Amino acid sequence: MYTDQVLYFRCKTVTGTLAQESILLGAKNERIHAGRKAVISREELIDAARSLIGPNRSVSTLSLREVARAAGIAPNSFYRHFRDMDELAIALIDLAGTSLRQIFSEARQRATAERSVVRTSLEVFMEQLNADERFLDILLREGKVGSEAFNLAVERQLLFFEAELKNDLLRLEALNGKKLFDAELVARAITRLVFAMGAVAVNLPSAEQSKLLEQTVVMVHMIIAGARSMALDKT
Amino acid sequence: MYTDQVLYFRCKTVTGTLAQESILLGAKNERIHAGRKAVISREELIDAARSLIGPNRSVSTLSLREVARAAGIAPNSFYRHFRDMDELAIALIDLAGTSLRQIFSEARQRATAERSVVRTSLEVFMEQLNADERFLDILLREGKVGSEAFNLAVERQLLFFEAELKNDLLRLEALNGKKLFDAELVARAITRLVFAMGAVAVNLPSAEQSKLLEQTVVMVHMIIAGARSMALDKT
DNA sequence: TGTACATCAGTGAACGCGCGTTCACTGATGTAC
DNA sequence: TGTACATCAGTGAACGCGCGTTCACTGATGTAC
Repeated sequence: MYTDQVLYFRCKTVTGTLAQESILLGAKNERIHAGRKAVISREELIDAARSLIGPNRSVSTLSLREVARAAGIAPNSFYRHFRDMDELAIALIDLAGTSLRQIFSEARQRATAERSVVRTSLEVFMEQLNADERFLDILLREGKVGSEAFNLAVERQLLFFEAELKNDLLRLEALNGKKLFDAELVARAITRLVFAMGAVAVNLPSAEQSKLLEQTVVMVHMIIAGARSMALDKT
Repeated sequence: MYTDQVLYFRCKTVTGTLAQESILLGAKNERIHAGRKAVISREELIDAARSLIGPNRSVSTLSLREVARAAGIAPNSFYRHFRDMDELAIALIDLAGTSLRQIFSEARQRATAERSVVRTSLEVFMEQLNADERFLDILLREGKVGSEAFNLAVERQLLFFEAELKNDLLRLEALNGKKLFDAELVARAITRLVFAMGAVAVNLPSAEQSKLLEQTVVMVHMIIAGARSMALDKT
């Protein structure tokens, strides 16, 4: 009895660990199929999971059976597409991060003056809070919960955000003929702060969200102003 | 059955030694008891829950049965003390917030110069990340998960932090003869940013934590420097 | 072209598990007299 | 003081549930010839 239990949990842990190492959507779908084609795809399962995420549901609270139910397949069919829920969750986190970065990148491309960049980006951010795609929700919610693999997946996406923001900051400051003290740190502070404020805003009514948006705009300007003045002090 | 017995006795002795003074006094214990006295207290149950929280366990992932097991009581005895796990979790969050604010308040009292206040506070913060009490872990982890009531409880504690930090900022800036643009917003930005950075640090090795500590110190100085320069611009 | 075969996505039934919750109970403690 | 009684924290057994996972299977699709 006891041994059975140990074995059971051991197996679970092993598959969990393997899931950490698995990377993305690709592998399975790129494989050549000799036999029957899938009538449901990994993407459809991911969509099913997304449809279940809501104000009080994070990816890590979803059960395999729930997702299968939402996708209209038998629970055991799930295993044809993902090793376990962790693997799906990580694929979903990566998808969310990739999609969001593209959205922000486009937003920043449209704006050129520094002030409008901050504001435009943050407006896009707040828009995404309420978007049907729920990509931002996913990143905000999974950051602190679930397996270590989840946290790593979210952290990786945030690092991408930081890197892209840093590049844009350098570009814009060069454009304005100003200097920042430490663009990397500035990008990091802004990213983390905006996500933290976003996490607060996510469940609030629209009016409160606007207030938080205004606060966040000022905060970001504070950080940039501070980095500029610290750059001057150094010179 | 045999295993259960062993677990029972082991946990009982463990919680016996773990038993410590708790700040939080539940309404239930203040009630006048006409009959038998409790042989286990709300505080012991909270302690049991705390002992279960670890790198990969947040309060909201604990089951009622787990906590009862750790406390050495039968699952149904749990109901003599709390309506459900949510009630325990919220008591725990409040306890964590209250304890932490006291710790920070003491740390800030000790320091007077502004620079050392930032550094001292953040060092205390990082210390708490690794403290056995796990108070900070609790606040960092429960912020984005679990019921709406959880989020509200954490949010309430963060608002307390902001308010106290704002007071200290005003006090210190008066001392230094400087002005901040918007002390409330500064306090908020610092609080949220520090907690966000803390959430990143919480599972990292000590060397990485030190690096994050240094980054955070600079970030906080950036915000303060920015708020000062924006105050000057306004004048 | 038709036929035999291989592939494998999806299935239904079953499993053992830990869970929250309920019930009627026990018996130690405190109280009234 | 002793005795009868009330209170109620803690209990053991039981419940129904949803869960992850397994198994042997079915049958549609694609392929070889």
